[in-house]
Amino acid sequence: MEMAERTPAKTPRQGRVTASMADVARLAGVSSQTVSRVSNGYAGVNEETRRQVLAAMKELGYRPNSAARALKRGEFRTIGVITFSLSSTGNVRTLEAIANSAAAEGYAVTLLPVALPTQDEVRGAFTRLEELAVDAVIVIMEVHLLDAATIMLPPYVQVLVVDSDAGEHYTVVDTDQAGGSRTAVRHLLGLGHRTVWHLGGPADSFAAQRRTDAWRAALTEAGCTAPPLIRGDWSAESGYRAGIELAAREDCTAVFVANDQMALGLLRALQERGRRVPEDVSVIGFDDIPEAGSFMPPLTTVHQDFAEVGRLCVRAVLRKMRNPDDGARGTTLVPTRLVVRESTAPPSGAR
Amino acid sequence: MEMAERTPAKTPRQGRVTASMADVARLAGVSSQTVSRVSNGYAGVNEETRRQVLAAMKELGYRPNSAARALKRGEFRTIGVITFSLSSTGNVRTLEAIANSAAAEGYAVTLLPVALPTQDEVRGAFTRLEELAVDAVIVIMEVHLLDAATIMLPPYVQVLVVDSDAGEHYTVVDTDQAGGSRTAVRHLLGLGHRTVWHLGGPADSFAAQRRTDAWRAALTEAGCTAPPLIRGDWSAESGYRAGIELAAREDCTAVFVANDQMALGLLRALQERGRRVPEDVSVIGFDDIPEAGSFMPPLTTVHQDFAEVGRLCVRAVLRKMRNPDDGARGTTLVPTRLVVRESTAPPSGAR
DNA sequence: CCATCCAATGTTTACGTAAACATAACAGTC
DNA sequence: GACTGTTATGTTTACGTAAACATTGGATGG
Repeated sequence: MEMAERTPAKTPRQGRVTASMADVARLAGVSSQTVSRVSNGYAGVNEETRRQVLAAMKELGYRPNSAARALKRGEFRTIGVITFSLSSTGNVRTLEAIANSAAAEGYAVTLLPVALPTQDEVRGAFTRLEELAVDAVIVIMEVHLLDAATIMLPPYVQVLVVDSDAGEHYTVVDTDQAGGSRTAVRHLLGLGHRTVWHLGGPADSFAAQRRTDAWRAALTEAGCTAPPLIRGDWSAESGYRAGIELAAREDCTAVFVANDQMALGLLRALQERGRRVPEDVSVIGFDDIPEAGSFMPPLTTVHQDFAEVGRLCVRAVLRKMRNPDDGARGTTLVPTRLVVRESTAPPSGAR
Repeated sequence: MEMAERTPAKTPRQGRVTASMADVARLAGVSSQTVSRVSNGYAGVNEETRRQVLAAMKELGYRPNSAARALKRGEFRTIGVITFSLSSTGNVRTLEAIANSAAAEGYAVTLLPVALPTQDEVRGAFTRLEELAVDAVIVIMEVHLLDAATIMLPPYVQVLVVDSDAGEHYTVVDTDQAGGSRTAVRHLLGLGHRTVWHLGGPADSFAAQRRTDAWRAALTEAGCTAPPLIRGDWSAESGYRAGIELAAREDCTAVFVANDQMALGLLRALQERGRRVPEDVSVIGFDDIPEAGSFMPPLTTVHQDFAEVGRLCVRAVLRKMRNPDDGARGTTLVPTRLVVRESTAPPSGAR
């Protein structure tokens, strides 16, 4: 025999590690189609036959090959999630809820991390997506980073966006940023503060933008003058810097901070500089991270229901998948809830 | 098991939404094998031909079908990550690093959330895994939840565990919990404290267990008597409760807290009860979450390099995949680093 | 000028599954 | 007893890709 033993050079591939339907069928003495029926839980298989097939499966350690299954069915039962880093509480909680809801629907979630929030990076993620086995994509990201990339997407991949304002071109699910901000400002004004300062998030974030806009609008609506805007970058450190600045302003008695991390830094700065919270300055945050109740003092903040956002994402994207012609655009907003703790009080003058 | 409910009923599935290699081949006037070669970047394709194929691909919006590809190649280029909720900073950061490292190696990451840390839930996740398209699994979880479940895994799926002590049966990558704890205790003793109290994590966590053990060992080694152990559940709230308890003990001048969140709550309780930090009590945390530097006072803590843990996970699991016979067990430890901030100082008596 | 080689491309086949179609055995019905 | 339906099972085929093998048309060299 002259069959040269060919070594594949590399990729020492696995040889016959998995049992296929045919193997199970042979052992059980049935056709592979019957194995398929048992595997998929179809009715119309004799109980005795089913038992034999199941026994054979167990003996061989049969595991359906999901690649073949996906190829045959034309779907992967997988949703891709693109997100810029998992550093923000909100993204993580949303992702978690998405994964849980998806699992409940029999879908898996594949993570597509984007290292930097640049268009190049996002485009890279979508390019990787080309290779990936997903039926739909949920993007947790500012949409302006998205536009250049989505055009490369095959049309049957449904896209859904979180944390964005792209209601016209995409289906969007998000927290009601504006409503939450309005509630926060009104709460402070209701306590008797003359006006409310604002420590906003970075300029390139739409979420931050909407919170800032709503803050301004709520003040205007109440006939107050908006103090100058101060910006942070979501980090506690940037909140601290802002706090040092604000501590010097005697006229600042109430601050609406765009997230809880910055509020943490702000609290420290204020109190380091001798401004008591809430006696001298009231502070209100956004997100209601688990630690917010343990700040000093416990932080009054706007609670976001990330779990609900995730649930709605999955529901919406599955609906789109099942009804591709729907083409529904538009935004779904998830309401917020004000959690009043101890960082807000009437201004001392009002006592 | 009575299922009998046939779901399909109708499957209006997609008809020819995707262009296949054959379509591209037809348009470009070549064979589908040539398209395959271009698609996979093989050399030995005439430049002119390649251009035409690429043009045809673009025109048809061709996207390789990863199911077919996976079926042919026998691998999915996907790693599954099983984790109990994404509520802990550590898990999230590790996951993020895993996703990034995997992406760099051309692998995707599929998330398998486990709602509750019970054996049933974990077994459920592994059952779902049966359906899933993954080449390997990384488990971020206590291993005692794992044992009942892994036996169901097909042998060619490599398993790697984080946050566990299962070095004998699994490959484990983890932070050097013991080393970090020892450093923390020694730091406090070095400042002159007579002994160090400990607020530990929940009893069912091996990470917590190891931190507690190392705390006790370091005290013994230094000839100190270990005060009674206090336990929390990782949450800031539980840290607060522990803090109230400790504030009453005049003899408590130094506390090693098993994570930063609990330290946050502890700080609040101590100071609420008039115990100044660090003048009266020194506090040291574990993790070095981004906010730790903004606590009041900024928290001295043990920094964990989660990114490195993630990188090593991916590296180890890929190595196992490429060399299945290796069977390497054992633990890889990632060193920690003490970050000294302002929550630790010599005891007042030592001044 | 023919044998040889090589580069470029085409043809066949198999991966594992499941839909579609086919068959067989048997129970009612008239 | 021929006809119809039902249930349980088998056979064929196609999904899209890529490895293995086959073919073509020069160019090279003796």
